[in-house]
Amino acid sequence: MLHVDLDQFIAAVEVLRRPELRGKPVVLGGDGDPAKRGVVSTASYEAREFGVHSGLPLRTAAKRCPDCVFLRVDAETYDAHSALVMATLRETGCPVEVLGWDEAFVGVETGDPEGFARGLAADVKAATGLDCSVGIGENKLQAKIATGLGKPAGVARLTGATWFPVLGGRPPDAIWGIGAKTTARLAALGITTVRQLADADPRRLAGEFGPTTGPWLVLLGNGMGESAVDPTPYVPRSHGREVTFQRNLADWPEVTAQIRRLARQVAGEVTDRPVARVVVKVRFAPFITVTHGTPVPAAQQRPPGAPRPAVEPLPLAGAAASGSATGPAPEQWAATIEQAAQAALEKFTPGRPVRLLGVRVEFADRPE
DNA sequence: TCTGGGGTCCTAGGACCC
DNA sequence: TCTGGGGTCCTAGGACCC
Repeated sequence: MLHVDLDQFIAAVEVLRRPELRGKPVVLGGDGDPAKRGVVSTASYEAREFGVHSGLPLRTAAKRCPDCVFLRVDAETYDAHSALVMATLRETGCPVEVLGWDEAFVGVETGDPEGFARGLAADVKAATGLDCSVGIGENKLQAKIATGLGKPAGVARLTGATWFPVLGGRPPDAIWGIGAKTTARLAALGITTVRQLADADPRRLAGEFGPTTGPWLVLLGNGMGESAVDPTPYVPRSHGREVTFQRNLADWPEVTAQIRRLARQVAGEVTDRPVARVVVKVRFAPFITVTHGTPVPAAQQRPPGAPRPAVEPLPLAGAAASGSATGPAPEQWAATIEQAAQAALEKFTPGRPVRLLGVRVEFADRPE
């Protein structure tokens, strides 16, 4: 199993199209204005020298590094570069499983995985000008963690034999899938290292974390994990939009208007898949997040561009025959999503100022 | 110096049914 | 007048990742 991860991906793409940025501290995040609410998406290695890293508030980044170049995140450009990287990986003929803009698993049978990995990195560099690191493992977990050991622009390998020598003494959050919260809960049980997690009793952790998650954590501690690459195209389960306001919204009519706007935006972006549910997210000041959802009635689930079903649903009694082969008109579809969002919004208790609003649709045709 | 925006998956608890 | 046990489905929230 190989894991390919582009180095400082979106900062590297910006340097490609603006070569004068090479060698400078570059910070990507928000709309590029470090005085606004927002966090760092990616910092170049030069910017990291100043203590700027992903997730840091932009205002803090500007204080730590006043001379950093701040740029807005330009998703369309990164989409295009990402597609070129993934196409390059697929040219090997190996199965490729895309994880995001800048990561993929590649499955390969070879007697020389390091050599193959170096070749892969060279191919990506030649095709795109971008550096990547490659991790090698017996499964996805080992490969993913190995990549971090090889950065930047290197190749590293983890195996069942090297897992504990390398990771045994590290805290559990060194493992992909274990974060700060789980690490804190494990510490409360006296488990503070990967080695201790591996040696823990799965039944004890089942009591603490649930029958599935508990034993799964022990497997992770032992470096075990999925080893099949899924090359099938990614099919989204949901799609949404959210905004954090520069100043909190104090009055509810403004909240209602913003939810209507977001719902219409999402409806316009979802043109060919049925929607089962619309979920509204409200983040109240200071940082309290609440979500509520409403189902979209079956009779209204077909968006304007959706293919005509093999068997037409029975028309409602008294409803005028629409004669449409492709579902309701865009305006009618937008109204459907907007009304569902408004219904979800009515489940909230207005009161505190609102910091963030979001609208998300969950698709009715989710696989499995 | 308050803490983005895009997602996925799992769990707990309530509703409901037999 | 009080109250079982199993099962499923839906919803909200938590945790995590890039």
